This record gives sequence, C-alpha cells and structure tokens, in this order.
Amino acid sequence: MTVRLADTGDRIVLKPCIHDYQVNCGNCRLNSICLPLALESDDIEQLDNIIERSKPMQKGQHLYREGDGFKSVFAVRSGAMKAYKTTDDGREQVTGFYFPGEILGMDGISNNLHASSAKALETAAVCEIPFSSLEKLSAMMPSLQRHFFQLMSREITEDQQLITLLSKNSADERVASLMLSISARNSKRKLSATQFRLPMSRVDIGNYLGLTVETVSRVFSRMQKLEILQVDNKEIKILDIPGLQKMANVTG
Amino acid sequence: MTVRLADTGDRIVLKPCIHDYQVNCGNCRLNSICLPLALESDDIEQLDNIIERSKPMQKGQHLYREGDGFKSVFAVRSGAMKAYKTTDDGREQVTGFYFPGEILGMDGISNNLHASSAKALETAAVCEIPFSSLEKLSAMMPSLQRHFFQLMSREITEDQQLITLLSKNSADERVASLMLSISARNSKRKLSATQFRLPMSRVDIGNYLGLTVETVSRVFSRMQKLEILQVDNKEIKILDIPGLQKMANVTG
DNA sequence: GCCCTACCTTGACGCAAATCAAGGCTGCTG
DNA sequence: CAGCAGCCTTGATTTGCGTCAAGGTAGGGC
Repeated sequence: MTVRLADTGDRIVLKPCIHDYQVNCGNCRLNSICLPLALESDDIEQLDNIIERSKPMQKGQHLYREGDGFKSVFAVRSGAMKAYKTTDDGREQVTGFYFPGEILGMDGISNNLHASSAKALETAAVCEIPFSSLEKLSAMMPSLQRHFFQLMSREITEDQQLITLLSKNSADERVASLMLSISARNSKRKLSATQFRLPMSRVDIGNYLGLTVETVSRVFSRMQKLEILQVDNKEIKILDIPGLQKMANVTG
Repeated sequence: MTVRLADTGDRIVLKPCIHDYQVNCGNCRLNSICLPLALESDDIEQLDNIIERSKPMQKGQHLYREGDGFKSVFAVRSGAMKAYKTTDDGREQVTGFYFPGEILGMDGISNNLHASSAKALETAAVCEIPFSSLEKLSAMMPSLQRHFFQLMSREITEDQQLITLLSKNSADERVASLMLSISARNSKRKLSATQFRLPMSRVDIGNYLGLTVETVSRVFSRMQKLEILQVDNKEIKILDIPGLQKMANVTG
C-alpha cells in the first residue's frame, strides 16, 4: 500500500517518510561537501539540531517561489533542483541547477523575500536550514560563520562565471561548459564523471545558457557527430573529455 | 593641520592626505547606504576602528587583481570602480561597476583569492575593511552579521539580474537597463537621477553588457534620435524616463 | 598651440543563432 | 496497449549583432 500523500498541489507537506530514519548531518554521506564541512563533531551536532530534514518532493513541485517570504536556506539531499526567475514578459531565466550537497535560497537574504523560485527537476529531498537559527549559531561558531560566508561568496563567483559564459561564449562553448560542470560536480560526489543522466530538460538547459531548445539540440547532435559525447535522450556519456574541454574553450 | 595617520603596525604605509582629516563612519555622508547601515552609534565606532581609510587612487590604478590573496573587502568612498575578469582568450568581462557607498571584493572570500580584478575608473577613494576583523566583529554584533549577509545576498541577486539581462534582452534593452540602474543609484546618493557623467568608457559598457563598442554607440545614437536621452560623450541627460523604461522593457 | 593617442561614431557586410515549421519519440494513463 | 501530451530533433529562413573599415573628436603632454 503506497503511503502517497494527498495531492498537495504545489505545497510541501511534511510527513515522516520511510526512508527518513535517523538521517543526520553526522552520518550524511554528503557532509564533506555540504554545510557541515569543516565543523568539529560537537559543532555538527548543534547544526544538526536546527536542521529540519525530510522534505520529500515530487518532480515539478516548488520549494519556494519568487516573492515568498524568506525563512530558510536549503540543502539538496537527493535529486536535483533548479532555481529560476520569470521575466516581465513571462519567459524563464534559470539561474542555477542544484545537486546533492549544494545549498540554495541564499538570494532571499537581502530583502527577506525569495528573489527566485525553486522547483524539483525530479523526485528530491532537501534539508531546511532556518536562517535565524543559522545566524545565531554562526555568531557562536566562527568556523560556521566563515563557511557560510564562503558559500555565499562561491555563489557569487559561480554567477560571475555564468555571466562571462553568456556574454562571451558561443552555443557550443556554453553547452560544453555545462557538461563539464556537471561532470566535475558528479565526481565530487563520487559518481561517474563520464556517464550520467541529465535531470533537466533541453528547455531548461536553453533557459540556463541563454539559448533556444533548437540550438541546444543541434549542439548535442554536433557533439555526437564529433564523437565527443554519446547522447541518448537524457543519458549522457562523455567519450572525449579533452575534446569537450577544447570545445568549451577552457584551459585545464 | 591635523593629519590622521593610521596606526596599523606592519600594514601598508598609507600616505597622509590633505583631504583625509577626521573622516570616519559616523560622520560619513554615505553611512546610510554603506556598511554601517543599521548599526547603533556605539557599534559604528567599533566598526570604524577596524576600517583603514585613505586609499586615494588614480584613474586606471588597480585595487586588487584576480588571483591576489584576499585580505579585505572595500567600500567606495568617492569616484567609481569596475570589477572584471579576464577570459582564457584574453578578453575582458566586466562584472560590475561600483559607486560611492557600494562594497566590492566579496567574491574573494570563497577561496581566499580575489576572483576578479578591480580598477579605478576615475580618481577615487576607498575604505579598506580587513575581513578577519569584520568576521570577529560580526560574531559579536548580530546586526552587522545580518547586514553583511544581506550585502552578499544583494550581490547575488544583482548578478542574477545581469544574467537575465544578458540571456534574454536585446542590445537596446541592456543599455537602457544600465542607464536606469545608474540613475537609480544616483538618486539613492541624493544626486540627479536624470543628469550625470558616465565614469566608464563605451568599451567598458560593452564588456559589461556583452556587446561590442559599436553596438553600444549605435544604441546611444538611437536613443538620442528618439529623444529618450541626450548624449554628449560621457555626459548623459535622460529626457524621457518612461520612454527609457519602455525601452528597457521593465515594469515600473 | 599642436600633436598624438585613445576613444567614439557611422556604414557595409557576414554569420551564428533565433524563428518558423514539421515530424518523430517517449513515457504516462486509462 | 493505444492514445495522447510533452519533449526532442532536423530543416529552411530571417535577423540582430559582430566584424571590418574609415573617419571624427577630445584631452593630455610638450
């Protein structure tokens, strides 16, 4: 018998979940890349106490929407999320994709309102970190304060990378860079750097990279013809990493 | 004549400057939009003690360069700065323009290295805020910690605005948006919202907006022909704000 | 004052990616 | 397992902006 919750539309319903026994920051396999990074185990326990776990989400469900009151930041525990803004004329700008261990929602701090929306690209689980508790804890734990400053700063440098990509690079280079970024983030999580399933659609990729679906699709076809990668719908296999780097026009 | 000399131990020796007598956060006319915002006067004094003032800079001079060790963030006191990254193939991506009261350098926190370079667009003065002191003070002053989180978050939302602009908007819309942004920031500083001198070159504008000089120049000509603004080299006079907003394609 | 350099403007042309259009695939759902 | 809706691919055409080229203008230094 499925314990499937009543159709909740878009809102999150917190219910205990069978998979959710005794997960905590101390035993989470993501703790070396997530917020607890660099904390002592005593400190991890304190952080753990403020975190609300178990937010299972279905594909398409919103975690928060642009304009919602800001209360928490979130860590992805499984699945993948996208953050996006809707422009005045109704088009969608994807501002980031978030994989397990990554933090989202920090853009809401400045005005106490979420500046973007976040939605699950597939079945996902997130940890909610109430910001007021995080602030208090940060004031007491210098290494947590430092780490959170660093996380925000990383978000800034990543956004600036994207700005450069959008401003200066061709369609080929943009798509190649995204594939390399996903590959690198996968290996950080001890997953295959060369074979993975894209959680997002071609439209999402286009909306992230400032391209149309058609262009994204054509770039994938081109890469396949050049035997740089194998594309089977959302399944990606990178055949030639140096070739991909060359296409992305990056050193290293 | 009182010449204030910062007693900073083994820090960089700062040349005394005739304009620099007794400037402090408490009496700075920018304090309502800068870092001291929302601090009690006792707290302002403490913040004031960690800040090193008087860094007069000449046009073209670097404040820091990409790859430099990160030690401080900076507040612009007068003049204007640009932050930029150099791409692998040697081109320049301007990531932001900074006017008096605005903070730059926060992208260096994540790796303890500056992720971009910063250079003066004209004669300028900045306040240096050593980050380690700021961290310590933040842990003790909740409102300062909060405010600095907000400043970083604002940098994120602004970068995301630029991402959207680059990804979705035409040349006309990009230039119009920049003019509106400068106009709004001017009025925040109690300067004219409709008449100002651009501190940056057309090349810088292009490198910021992802356009070539020629395109920027053509957009200005077009705006002039439409009597939306009057352009005399770097002197700008906005004649028709609603028209400019319409051109920028923004609501409000 | 005059030169030199850096910056800005304008025009002609070409190209990469958008747009328009059509058809195929995939995976839900009944 | 059939039908349907959403997603993806491919081709033809258009277009906005980049590139190339030439000439104008402003301001700093001698």
